[in-house]
Amino acid sequence: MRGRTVFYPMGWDDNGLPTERRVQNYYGVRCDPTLPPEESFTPPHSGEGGQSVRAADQVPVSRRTFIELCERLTAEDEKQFEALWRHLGLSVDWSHHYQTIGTDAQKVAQTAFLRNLARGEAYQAEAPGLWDVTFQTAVAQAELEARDYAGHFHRIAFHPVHGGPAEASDQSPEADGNPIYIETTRPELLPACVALIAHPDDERYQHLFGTTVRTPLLDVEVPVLAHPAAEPDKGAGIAMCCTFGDLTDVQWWRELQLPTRSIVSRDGRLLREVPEWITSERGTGLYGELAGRTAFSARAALVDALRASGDLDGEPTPTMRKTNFFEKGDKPLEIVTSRQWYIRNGGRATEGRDLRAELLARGDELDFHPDFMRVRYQNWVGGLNSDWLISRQRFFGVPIPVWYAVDDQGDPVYDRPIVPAEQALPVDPSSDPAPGYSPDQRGVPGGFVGDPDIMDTWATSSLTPQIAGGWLADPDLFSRVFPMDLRPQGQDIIRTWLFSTVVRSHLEHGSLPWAHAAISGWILDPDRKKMSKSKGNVVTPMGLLEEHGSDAVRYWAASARLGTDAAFEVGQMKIGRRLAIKILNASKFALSFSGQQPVSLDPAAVTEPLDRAVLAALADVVDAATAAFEAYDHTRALEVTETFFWTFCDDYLELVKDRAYGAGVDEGSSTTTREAVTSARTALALSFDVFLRLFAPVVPFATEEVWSWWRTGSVHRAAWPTADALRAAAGDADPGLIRLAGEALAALRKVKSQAKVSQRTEVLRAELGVSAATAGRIEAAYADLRAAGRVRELVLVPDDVDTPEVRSAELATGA
RNA sequence: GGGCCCGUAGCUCAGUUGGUUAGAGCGCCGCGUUUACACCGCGGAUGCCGGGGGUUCGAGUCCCUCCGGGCCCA
Repeated sequence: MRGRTVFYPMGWDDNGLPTERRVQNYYGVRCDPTLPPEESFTPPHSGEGGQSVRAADQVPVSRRTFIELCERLTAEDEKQFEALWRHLGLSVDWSHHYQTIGTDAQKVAQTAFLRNLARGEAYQAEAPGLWDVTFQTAVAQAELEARDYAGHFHRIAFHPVHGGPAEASDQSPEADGNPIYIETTRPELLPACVALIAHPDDERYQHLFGTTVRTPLLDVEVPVLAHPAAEPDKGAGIAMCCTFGDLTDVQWWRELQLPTRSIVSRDGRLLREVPEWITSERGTGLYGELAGRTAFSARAALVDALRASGDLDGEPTPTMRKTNFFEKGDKPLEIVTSRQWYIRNGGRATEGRDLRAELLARGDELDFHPDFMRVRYQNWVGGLNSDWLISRQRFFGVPIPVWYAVDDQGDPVYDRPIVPAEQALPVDPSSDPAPGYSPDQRGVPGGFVGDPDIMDTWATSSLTPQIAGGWLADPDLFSRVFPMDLRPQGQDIIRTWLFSTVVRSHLEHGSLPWAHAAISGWILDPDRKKMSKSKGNVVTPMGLLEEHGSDAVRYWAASARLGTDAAFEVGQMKIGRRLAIKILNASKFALSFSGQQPVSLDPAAVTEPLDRAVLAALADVVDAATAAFEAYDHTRALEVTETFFWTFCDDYLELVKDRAYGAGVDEGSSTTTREAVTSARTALALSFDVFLRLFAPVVPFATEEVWSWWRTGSVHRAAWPTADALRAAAGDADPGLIRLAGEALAALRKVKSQAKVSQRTEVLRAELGVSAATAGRIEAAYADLRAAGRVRELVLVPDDVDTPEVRSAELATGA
């Protein structure tokens, strides 16, 4: 409507864990990548009722079959989504739609990754990282969610070591002197303890720094160390550092160069073999009882043992603490050491480059709407403490496009990955052989193995401007659409989608991916709670669209300003529906006077003061609505248009109704001329020509319907109205006359309303008190006022009033 | 503990750079079947602008503080 062609693609972020989980439930299967591909496979289950299929009852299928089922279901789901968005009337260009699992997206994601790798921006590292034991995959910092989690503080005794290690194992703990007590919520990690740590300024522990203590029951000697991250007022003020209980443990481990003594395996159970660092007889015996148990069950067993040995001081006391969860998971995250792929994002220092500062500068460069959302970006980038972990030990996603040579001992050589040529992309290292190798060399000494991991879905969706804009496939298109103008998205994914897209664009193109970011809030349920499947308060859109109509649902949605949450409100939808119907009815009236003749839009035909005044007032509305849209304030744009539209219908339309009908013209009335009739009809048509365009973005269906009655083409491709044309037609008209005349009409209505008679009742004579300043102006609408009020004799009396008031009125009686 | 947003009529929210008696819609009360519209119209009532303090001739608006709610990060 502003004379530009908009590039508006739609994409489905179909790859990733949510799809996998949905496929597991929908078909009752789970992926077991060790299985060979099935010849043919019929899922045991098909349909939404799959929630009842317990994880243990899901049928294991091969990776290939599992991915095929994912593709089948996403294709189905995406048909539904497209139908929904079309029903809603989104002006998406469907010829540009894409999927993050699609071939083009895979090619883009793998190409961008390999270029990151070549520039040293992608790397792999064996490091402790967040691990979800349910999904058995690594997760990134951005996917963390801190939740309240109930636990118990256990007060546990550690024993000073006075002599050498040889002496220790012979001596009973009680003989060691005063024990040191720590408090922990995770006693089962005791076998992974590598140190006790207190704050360097903590007076209570000064004498212990540099000494050695022995873990109870397990008899492992660990140092007592000082570190500022220890919190003196938390628990006993001295903590046991385990590898790894939480992210502070990782920090201590790294900064104090502590040994790695991991005991939690990837399935969340304690290692099945006794760790080498546990050597005492009772230590190995106790660990044997814990081996293979879940963290939960190991905790109970260990606490029993501590209680029995007297190393548990008092009973565990309940506590509520924040624990890190995977946002899609329901068990606390463990920290597991594994080999993973990372992309630099400023979270860790980089030699010779301050990437964090560069990305903060990009945040300053980006126009956020509303502006305060920029703070979320700044806080997130400033608080990053690791690079971006992109590898996932899952199945439905873009494969990491590398292979590893296998040495003579049969071990993969990880530090020199084999990469494909860009022209060969996309590749699947799990089925494609490495370049220069034959398929039968897979997994054998002297051969190769494919990297089994896939990329996290954000590693692909962070490239949506490149995918949609034809980065690799259509350089001409890409040069015209990139960097893009606008990213519309929700406030909850600033740290993921927005930030990661900025990272990729900055690394690959040295620019922002877009100039503006429009950040929306959430739809909340009627009680202003976040909708979630587990709470069962989710409202899906299609039913709403069918019940209330798309225009009505859009009207409600448009009432939410950027950056603010909106409660789900059926009432607002009903008002939207009423507005759409009002537009239809009022248009029908305004456009009904020309018979078979084309509706006149000749501005010169608007001659009556009231008609010119309505165009002048409408010009102000156009200015206000345009300015609001330009400031990303669609709600205000709608509000100013809607408010004036109701005034227009209730007052102006009623005032000119008789004149537009041509009442009195045929009888040769002295007050109603043919020119005056044409003036009203033309002003009505000109007004609706503008109203329809102003409402088109929010109420697309009703406006398009009316447009089809008297115009060609689509209102959505019509030019946005300008105030200039209206002002030219209005001339020197008084835009305030609409309000004044409306107030005078209201005064006449009030008399009838208070007399409890019909508004059609004729008034034989009325005296209307008006302020001296406005008397002359109201005079300009005198005839219309008389007609609309059904007043036979109307006398304007100068009076000391703000708004017109009826001084006396004589109502006709009877009919 | 740090940061951000919010607290205005019964409900949902507007209130522009501080400036006359604080607004809208819904709901509520009363009324009217009127030929664009009963999926309608007309009229009416409704507020310690979260509390307290300060700046100012003047504060819903600026500053401080407290209380309450939400989100993000520790």
